[in-house]
Amino acid sequence: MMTSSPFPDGAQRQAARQAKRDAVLLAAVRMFNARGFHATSLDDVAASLGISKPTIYHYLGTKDQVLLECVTLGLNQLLDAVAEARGKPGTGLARLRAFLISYVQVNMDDFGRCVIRTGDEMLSPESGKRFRHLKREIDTALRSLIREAIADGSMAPVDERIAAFTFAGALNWPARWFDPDGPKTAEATAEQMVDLLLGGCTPR
Amino acid sequence: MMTSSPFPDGAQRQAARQAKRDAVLLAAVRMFNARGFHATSLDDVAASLGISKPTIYHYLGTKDQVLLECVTLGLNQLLDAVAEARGKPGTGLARLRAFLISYVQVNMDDFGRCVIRTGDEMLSPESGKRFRHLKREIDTALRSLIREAIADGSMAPVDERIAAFTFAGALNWPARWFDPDGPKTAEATAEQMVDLLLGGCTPR
DNA sequence: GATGCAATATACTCATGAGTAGATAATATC
DNA sequence: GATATTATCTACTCATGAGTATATTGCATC
Repeated sequence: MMTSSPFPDGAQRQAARQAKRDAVLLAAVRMFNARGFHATSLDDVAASLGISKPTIYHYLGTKDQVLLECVTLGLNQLLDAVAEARGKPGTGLARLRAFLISYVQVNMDDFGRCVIRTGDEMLSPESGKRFRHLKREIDTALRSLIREAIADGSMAPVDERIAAFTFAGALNWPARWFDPDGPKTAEATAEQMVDLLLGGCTPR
Repeated sequence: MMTSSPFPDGAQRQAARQAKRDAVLLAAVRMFNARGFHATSLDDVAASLGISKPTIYHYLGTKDQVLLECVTLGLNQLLDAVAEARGKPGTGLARLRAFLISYVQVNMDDFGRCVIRTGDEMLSPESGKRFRHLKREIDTALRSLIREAIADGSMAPVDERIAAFTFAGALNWPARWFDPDGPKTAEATAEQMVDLLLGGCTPR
């Protein structure tokens, strides 16, 4: 690591700015998740960082923009998970399984949690539109992974729409109950849930 | 049906009062579900019924009490479903299946939807406590139904906690997406979801 | 060393919406 | 018929919290 001079150059200043922006965003999303969006004021967020409200406006803009940024980050993590699963070898079911496992894990994390806990009515009409659009992308990707698994015979021919909603619902829920400080790791929990979901529970 | 006299007796007045109370509650829960609790003012609810805000206070009390009443109704429907499933004959799995099917259907309806869409942070501390208590009862019942199904061998020996969360999550989600005016009935959708959940989707 | 932009603060404005006070009418009870 | 109770309204109060106007400091560039 380079010792940074007390006279930062452009790139360093840029990076510092970005770091501050990120810190504000993280503080905000954590508070939104802990107390709920409406029960969190920007003054609270600012206070938790020892700064003032206008500073948040300086880095991120209105409360609506802050929330949109949070959910966008979460949804981008999901999009990345789609791409990664798509790149994997193996049957359609194996790829679906890989995606679902990443999906739960994102939902257990700060920004993914926020995606689940945010209803579109909390955002302004325009941001809500953007939010719904991104969510639709994920849903479409999930459905096509299901379709492909059925097509190559690695998955039983179930109703694609119902399966997508059922899987998504089950795997969204940890956003509400999973405790990162609990005994089981996120990964182990994720795998157990996905295997139950795909395998069912009728005795063999 | 008896023709009601223009001079109602005590019982009739009591019934009329109850009917008004119910109407207010229904209007409120529908609006909460459509726009979100925070985006709904009691003035809006009152206006939708052609009455004024103090009338709502007369029948139901504060906004917090209105919401608590809504979720309590929803949770009581779930408690009824538990009792009904418990009374059924058949294997543990059959009883579990019966409960899960009722469970989804409640979640597709006005008050059940509200239970799902309400986070405990939306209620006052005391009401939140009551809310969590009732939810815990349902969770406990679900877990014991699972435990019993495993005990009598009709269900594979899965982790009870994980299964409860997975099932509940999957079956809570319709509160967000199910459209009662859509093509498929609530009952058919419910059965499809539950069968997928219990049976899994690996090819046979 | 003047001028401008970046970062931050203090101290406002202003809308919203929960909850209440108090009036009024109608109905019930004595 | 006098008096209490129920149902309802209009018209407030008051707290909260989003968003802004404006001041200050400091670095950056010319």
